[in-house]
Formats: sequence, C-alpha cells, structure tokens
Amino acid sequence: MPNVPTIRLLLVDDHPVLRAGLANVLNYEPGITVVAEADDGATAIALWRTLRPDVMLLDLSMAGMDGIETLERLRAEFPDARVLMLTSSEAPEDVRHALKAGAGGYVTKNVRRAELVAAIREVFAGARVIGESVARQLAAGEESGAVSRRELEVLGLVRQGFTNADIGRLLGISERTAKAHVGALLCKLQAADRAEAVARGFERGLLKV
Amino acid sequence: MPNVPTIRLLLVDDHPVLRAGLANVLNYEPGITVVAEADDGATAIALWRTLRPDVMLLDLSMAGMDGIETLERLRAEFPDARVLMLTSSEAPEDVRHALKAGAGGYVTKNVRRAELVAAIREVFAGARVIGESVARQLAAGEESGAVSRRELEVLGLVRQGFTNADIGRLLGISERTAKAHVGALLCKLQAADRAEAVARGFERGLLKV
DNA sequence: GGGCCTATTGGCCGATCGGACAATAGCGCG
DNA sequence: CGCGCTATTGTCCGATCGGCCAATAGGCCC
Repeated sequence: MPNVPTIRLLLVDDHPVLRAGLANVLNYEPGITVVAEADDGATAIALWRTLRPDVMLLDLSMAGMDGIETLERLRAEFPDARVLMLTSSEAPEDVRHALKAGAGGYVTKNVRRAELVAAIREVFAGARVIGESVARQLAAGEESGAVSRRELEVLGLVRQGFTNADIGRLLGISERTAKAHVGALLCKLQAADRAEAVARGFERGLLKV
Repeated sequence: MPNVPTIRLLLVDDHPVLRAGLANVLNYEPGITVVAEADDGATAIALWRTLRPDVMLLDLSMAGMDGIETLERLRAEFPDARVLMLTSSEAPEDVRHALKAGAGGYVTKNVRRAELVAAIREVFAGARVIGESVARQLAAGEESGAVSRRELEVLGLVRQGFTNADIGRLLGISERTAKAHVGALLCKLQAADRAEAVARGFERGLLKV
C-alpha cells in the first residue's frame, strides 16, 4: 500500500490483558501502529496531548472518568480528534451518547478482527462507522418513543420500590397520574410490568448503577 | 526451565479480539501454549474432549450456555479439569458460584499479564487462586445475604417481566414456589417489590446490562 | 389557528402481588 | 446423626397493579 499513511493508534481500556492482546494483533496489521496505551481517561487525554495520535480506541466502562466523559473532554480540547468506541455495551443510549459526544465510530468487542481494522481505517478517513449489531439495537431503540423528563423521574422512584400512591405523594400529584406515567413507561419501554421497566431502564442507560 | 512441563491452554471467550490477543500474549510465555480457542460452552467442552488440554481459561458471559453451566458440565465429565475463570465481573455471587462449580481460580480481566500467567501456573499446579480485587469484593459481599443460584435464575426472569405463574411454568415448578423465590429475593436484596429487586440486582452486579 | 404531545385526573375491574400461616424433602457440614 | 440451608408446595387475604373507559389544560410547531 504505497499511498496509505500509517495510522497511529492510542488504546484506552482498563483491561491490561485486552490492551496487550489488541496491541499485538493490531501491530501486525500493515499501516497501523499502536503508539501508546492508557487505562483511564485522564492518562488517555494526557497521552493524546503529547503524542497526537491519529485515532483513539476507547472503552466505555472505566474506573474514574468514564468513556463518555473522556470523549467529551478530549473533543473539547481537540475538536478534530478521531475516536472509535470499542466496548461491550450495545445499549442504544450508550451509542447515542457516544455519537453525540463526538465519537467517530462505535463497535462492540465481539467484532471480528477484520471488521475492527476496517472500522479503524474508516474512522481515520473521517467516516462514521457503526457496528452491524449495534445499528440493529439502535434502530430497535428508536422505534419506541422517547421517554419524557417526568416519566424518567417516575422511573427513578419505581426503581426504589415506591408504589403509585407513594410516587403521587412524593411528586405532589394524584396516584392516578403516577399510574398514568408508569403506564406510559411500560408502553414506551415495551415492558410487561414495572420490574421489566426498571430492567429496560438500565439496559437503555436511562438508569445507572 | 528444564523440569517445568509445558501448560496446554484452551481459551474460551466470546470476544474474538480478546481471544486472539490473549493467545498472542500467552504463546510468548515460556512453558505455555494455547492449543485451541472456543467462543461458546458447547464448543469448549467438545474441544476439551478431543484435545485434553491442561487448563481452560473461561469467561463468564457467553451467548447460549453461560460460563458457570459450561464449567459444571465440563467438571461433570472431567472432574479433574482445571479451569481458571477470566472474566469482567467482580460480583460476589459470580465468584462464589464459579468456585462452587469447581473453578480452580478466578481473576478479572484487568489483571496484569504477570499475574495472569502466575494464576495459570498455580491453577495448573492444583492451587486455588483468587485475584486480589476479587477477594476484596467477595469479603464485602458476604456481609449481606447470599443469593442462591435458583434465586438468581428467578431474578433473571423477573427482570424480563414474567409473572410468578410464568416463572413457575418456565422452570417447571409451581407458581407458589416461584413466589417463594421472589419473596426470598425481596428479603435478601431488601427490596419492597420486584421492581426494586431488579434495580438492586443491577446495583450488585447480579444482573448485567 | 389547528394539530400534536405532555401532564393531569377520575372510576371500574380482573389479575397479580406480597405477607402470614404452615409443611416436607434433600443436601452439605461438623 | 442432627443442624442449617435450599427447594419445594399449599391456602387465605388485603393491597397493589395494569388495562380500559373518558376528559381538561398548557405548551410547541407549522
């Protein structure tokens, strides 16, 4: 490949084993070099400042600053930074937030090697790439309506085991209204009951651990 | 190392990238050879039958048969099989169940390479190894009531919006028994209803997104 | 101004839940 | 061989849930 410049990569993931393995694999790929690794967001940004790599491979779940926050801070300082999210989560909200925060791509860790390499090259070229399975999940999430602020508030109370009457009291509305909000949640989250609604909330990233 | 036999490894994880990387890293280690890889439990057991490796590196979360079930079936067929769990979860329940199912060791994916290699050698030698951070989580979790496997299974169904009657049908038990399990969950997780139980499940790492 | 969405409230009703009573069988541990 | 824990099942009952009917008011977009 004569006119293909070498892509300089920065790996960011809190699993040393995965990082080491990934570096090993990717360094074998022609036109790709791993120039550094980081296991947290602060280190990642510091390394970006000094090394100015071409693409960052970034995990979502990390101790301290999470992936999204890392991404936001990086893009605030370097608006042109290209970042490919490489993570385990397929949650639509995670994908949405990552893309909104400026991610150039989003693939899950169970992609095959060739797909990963292709994604890296596309992100480097400035394209938006989204893994196949991720895209499917995302589309599925878009179908059902967006959860309103009030409903999110109610979901937070449902999560804590409050009854409709409790929720009404806590929010200063009638039990009937609380019931209506819960009903709307069940519909929008396609849940059979409040327990499933809570689960869907976590899956979608509406609720956090 | 003259009198150290070569340890033949079987990697089981549903992340091809991690597997490939891991194989690369471990093959560089003197006295360790990766003889095969699998991305699901059934394949893993089939490979064990034909290859008879020394140690299996096993992930907990996999499509189809999960890590625990794989471990149980393997140990049922080969009681002497040595398995080192290599996973992301530090949830006390996961650790306890894995050890009970016959795991020779349990380390998280964020161990450093040297620790992983040491753990592999120890498991091969027949010792019980538990990662440092894992042990800490385990100690913390022991304080509150331990959730049994059956209850965990029920919690997984509650999460999906099934009623007690549904759960009974799915597990081949009476509705009353399902109810008893849910009741035990509410008590052990200190939840007011199934919705809060699901939330607590996520918070504790019993349920994963 | 006329739709569209959200928030709000009411009543009715069958299904489901969760608590309280109590009981049997199997398993691992000491 | 008991002790404790888990899994299993039963009945009764009041509380709660979720679906169904319908209605009013405010905000936003075209």
